[in-house]
Amino acid sequence: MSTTYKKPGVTVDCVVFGLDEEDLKIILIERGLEPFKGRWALPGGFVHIDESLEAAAMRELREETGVENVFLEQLYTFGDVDRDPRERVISVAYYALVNLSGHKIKAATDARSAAWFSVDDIPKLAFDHNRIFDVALKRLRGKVRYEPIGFELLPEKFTLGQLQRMYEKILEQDIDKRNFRKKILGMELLKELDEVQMDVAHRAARLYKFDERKYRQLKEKGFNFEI
Amino acid sequence: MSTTYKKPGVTVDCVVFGLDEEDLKIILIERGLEPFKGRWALPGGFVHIDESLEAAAMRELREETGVENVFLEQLYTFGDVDRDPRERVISVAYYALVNLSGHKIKAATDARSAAWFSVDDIPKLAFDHNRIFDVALKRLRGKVRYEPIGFELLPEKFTLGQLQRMYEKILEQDIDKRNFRKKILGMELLKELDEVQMDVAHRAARLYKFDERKYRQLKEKGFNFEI
DNA sequence: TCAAAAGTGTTGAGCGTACACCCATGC
DNA sequence: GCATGGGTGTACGCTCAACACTTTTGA
Repeated sequence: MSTTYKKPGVTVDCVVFGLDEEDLKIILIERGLEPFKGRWALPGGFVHIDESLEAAAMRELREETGVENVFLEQLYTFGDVDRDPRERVISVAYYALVNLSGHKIKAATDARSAAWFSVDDIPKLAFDHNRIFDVALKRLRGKVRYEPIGFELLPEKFTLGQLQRMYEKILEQDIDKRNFRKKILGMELLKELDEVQMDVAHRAARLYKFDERKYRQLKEKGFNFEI
Repeated sequence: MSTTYKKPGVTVDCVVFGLDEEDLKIILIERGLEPFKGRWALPGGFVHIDESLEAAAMRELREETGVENVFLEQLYTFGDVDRDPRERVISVAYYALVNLSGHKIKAATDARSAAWFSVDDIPKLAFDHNRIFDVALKRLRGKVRYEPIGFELLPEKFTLGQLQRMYEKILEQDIDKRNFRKKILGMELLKELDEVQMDVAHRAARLYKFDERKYRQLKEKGFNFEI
């Protein structure tokens, strides 16, 4: 049955988002081979016959960027007939959220170079990767409002100021400080720590942790996170 | 490069939702071949080498159920290594919304039989199709709240009562009639027609149409649909 | 002492929610 | 005339949005 059909190739591609003090960024890889040799591209590659799609995405991420143990979620599957000039290739795209201060710009393990690019300044990419990136950014902007995934972009311990700036950068809008703090603290999803920031040239802010366990409890009871 | 890897098979599977006076339903197909011969399954099949994923989903829908020209959206891609007992197969799942009164229960064009099943009464399906169905139902329940996709389940001209019952069936909760009407009419997305229901054993209700054009205009201005 | 960010409450407006009765039609 | 769904308004509580000054710390 299936052997009577020519099979398409299957790849995974990853849009890895990171946040620093300036910008929301993604990781790009410089291609060392044709097609699109020298062009920037999303990290990714072919799915092995004995690994799941998510395992393939994690493997490519580790091999090409050194990124490991991060939030990873399937984005969309791109299957236009001519998206790869060589042959028919279907790409299952994933997006990842990493804490950029924890994952400093790492070189790829092979010869290709990896770098962080601001989402406002993405060059022309290989294949249909610009489109994949657009879908990923749109998904992040939509999802960050009603699921507490934004915490994945911050260090484990963070200040309310960092949290607010994270939302301001992703959503590209200013947020009122007092209203934001009232709302986020009112959800009771943050554990207030007995620690404050160190080495800052102004009043040190209190540190908080996201309470994953409590979120799951509330969610089961019908609570909906919303910014 | 890619030729050094064994390729997985790629299929599409479709969860086709329809609504009638009783229930939210999906179409299932009785399998005529091994594996899972005689078991019910989602309509679907292998993606041809020269057709896009969406085209494959539309073709399978037409061939197996006679359904055409309906709302169709990609759901998720299922790629566990052992989801097909024969060989490695990756399935790109889609979900469709059809107006059940317009698409009466059609037999499949080939020997296999197709039938509507209430979502509350889905049998044990072939492959991982129960899981695909679960994801589809969850997606529909989530998405119907903040995108006006529910109209796809109704005839072009519908009453406010039909619209409300559609939401009540999908969301499995009662809605206050006066508040619902106030809210939905307040959005100004419905065109009130100069027509009323025919042949009903009670006061005939006014008919409305969803104003697709107006929705797109409002959406561009930042309007968010929400039930 | 200056710069830079942290921290903190109140008010008004708009929105969501709860709630009960009369109307029109076919049988 | 009865059964069935269609159609309608108000009042209350809560949430959201707007808004400015004092505190702490390091340089």
